[in-house]
Amino acid sequence: MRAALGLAASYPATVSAQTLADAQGMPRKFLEAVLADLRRAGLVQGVRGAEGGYLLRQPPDQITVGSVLRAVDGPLAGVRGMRPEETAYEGTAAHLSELWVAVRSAVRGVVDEVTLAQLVSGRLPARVRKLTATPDAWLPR
Amino acid sequence: MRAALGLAASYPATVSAQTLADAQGMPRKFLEAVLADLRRAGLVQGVRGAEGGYLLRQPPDQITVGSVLRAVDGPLAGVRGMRPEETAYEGTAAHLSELWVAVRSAVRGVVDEVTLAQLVSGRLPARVRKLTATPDAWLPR
DNA sequence: ATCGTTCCTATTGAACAGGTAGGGAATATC
DNA sequence: GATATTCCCTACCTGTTCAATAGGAACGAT
Repeated sequence: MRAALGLAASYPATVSAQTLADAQGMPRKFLEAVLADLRRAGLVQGVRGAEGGYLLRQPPDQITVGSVLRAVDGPLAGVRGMRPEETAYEGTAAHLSELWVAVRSAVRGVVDEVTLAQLVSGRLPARVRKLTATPDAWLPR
Repeated sequence: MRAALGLAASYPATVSAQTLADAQGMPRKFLEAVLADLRRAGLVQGVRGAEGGYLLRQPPDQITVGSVLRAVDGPLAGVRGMRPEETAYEGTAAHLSELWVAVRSAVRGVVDEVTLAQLVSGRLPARVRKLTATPDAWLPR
């Protein structure tokens, strides 16, 4: 996410991995591995050579947080290695799949509605800001 | 979750680990490890001896899915080993913490609202059922 | 030709998930 | 009191993932 946000802030200019790494205080080589994931997912384009770097392939207001997370972490919600709708349970646990689907749906409601542009500017959608509004949301539990 | 649901369905009778394991098709020893977590969290009570077993310490309609998940998996939403509100980011990534808190809040909205009793009966709260209602919710993405 | 880049492959170390194994401690029933 | 049942404790194993490290080949602007 930090890599994607760095690129979003400079869009459409290219940014080198080194610059990005320095800005976020992380190893360049580690960042390169993440950027490779983003590139393979088609979110980012690499430009080789001096004055090269990386840039987003779409404007920051058209890339969702969800697509970034899926690019690097795979499917959002996994249950014992399976996707929620692939799970099946016996007897008293029969309705568990519905629960997992509901959880995934709730997560999607956040990450698929927030764009990189919104996150850089801090202007999150009203529905999302509502989730962070109650003081309870910031407390452990 | 399967262990908790098995106990909820038989509440307030005790159920042996072996019975529970057979019903859900999982190794008894593995199940015992899970039940130990639930016991240490105060959700479950063990009764030793012949005719012993495990039982919930509260009625199934007073135990939430969230408390079960936290008992065995620890905090619901972790970001690089930290809780969402403990994260801090530099520069363009500054607003990331709000995103993580929103995600956790969305998850809590499901797991802290659903009880074991509801899950056994399949009667999930309206707000939760709404999340599973759209056909999209059951599709990968 | 040279320098700054991306890009590829391989490796490490620590932590975790899921599962295995043996045996001690408690208790109901006979 | 013996016995069977069951919880409970400690330790171990194996594979996978996460985060990071390392070296160097391919590429492109100057």
